Amino acid sequence: MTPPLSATQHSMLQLDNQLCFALYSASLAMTKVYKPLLESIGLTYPQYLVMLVLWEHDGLIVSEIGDRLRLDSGTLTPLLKRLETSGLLTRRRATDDERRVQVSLTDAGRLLKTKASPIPACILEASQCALPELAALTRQVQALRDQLARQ
Amino acid sequence: MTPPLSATQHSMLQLDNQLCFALYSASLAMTKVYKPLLESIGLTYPQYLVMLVLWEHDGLIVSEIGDRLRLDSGTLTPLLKRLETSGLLTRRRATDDERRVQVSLTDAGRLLKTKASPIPACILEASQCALPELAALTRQVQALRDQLARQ
DNA sequence: CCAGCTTCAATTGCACGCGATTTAATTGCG
DNA sequence: CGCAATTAAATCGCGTGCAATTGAAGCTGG
Repeated sequence: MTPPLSATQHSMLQLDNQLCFALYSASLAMTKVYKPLLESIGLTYPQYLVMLVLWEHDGLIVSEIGDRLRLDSGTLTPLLKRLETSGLLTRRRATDDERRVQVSLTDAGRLLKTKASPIPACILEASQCALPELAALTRQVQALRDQLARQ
Repeated sequence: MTPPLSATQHSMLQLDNQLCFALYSASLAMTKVYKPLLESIGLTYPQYLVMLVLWEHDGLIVSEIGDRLRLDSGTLTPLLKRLETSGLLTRRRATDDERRVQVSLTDAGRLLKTKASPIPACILEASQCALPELAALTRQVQALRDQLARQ
């Protein structure tokens, strides 16, 4: 026999009540919308995130990219190697501190920014949502994420 | 040289403005908060989602679980096999239609619901957020997800 | 100056997600 | 009835995420 749960516990176990699942499934749904757009420029979504970081600030070291994206070297190292193989960036040990690996865009990597520029508008269109609404939602989700990361 | 982008395009490419990244990173942050809680009952987060579905409705077939979680058989089949190996459920071809595989909880699987019952409250605590606020945010994220899934 | 601590990236192993294909079972249409 | 189309799950390959470990490099206190 299953021991009884309180009504509150039961309701909290309901899938639909769970923000967690909403975030999880929304994130996957978002990736699926990005997929065809990113395929046309030869990137995956996490690779696109790395390129966004580098387009804003070229020459970061691996851990700085990781700080911004909240990813570690176990994820980033193979991903960056694939982007290097694609010819979008180079990885070079820093001369002053050989533990660090500096990641720099190639010309092809910089040029890709132009090809990627229509993507955000496509996503906006797909969301069928007004910009101020999306901005407000973004801030709420960021606040939640930062609170969770504090645990 | 990088061709110039409009101010709007540039701002849309800014990482921080992107709801997409907020969802992506919030979902990963959520998983990290769940991890230690779920490790204590021997589940991963996607496995926990499957158990939530089965605790609400035992005996579903694989594709029905997939509909609820928006996951396909390529993800679910190996995941369900691992849960079967853990002794939490059984997988059996339906007798009336042998293409279908019915997933049923074992006693151990049903019992796990009790062990899992404190988890939602822990997550609520970690979010440091009032319930009505979370409920509102959940609805917004669900609405966005459903709109994106319509693409 | 050097032994131990810390930092950084790389590596390893495991569990997803998912597109694409395969295999098996059922359905539907002529 | 017979066979093509459809459906369901499994399989395969690839790219994440991440914990844990390794190894190299830099730092630091005695």
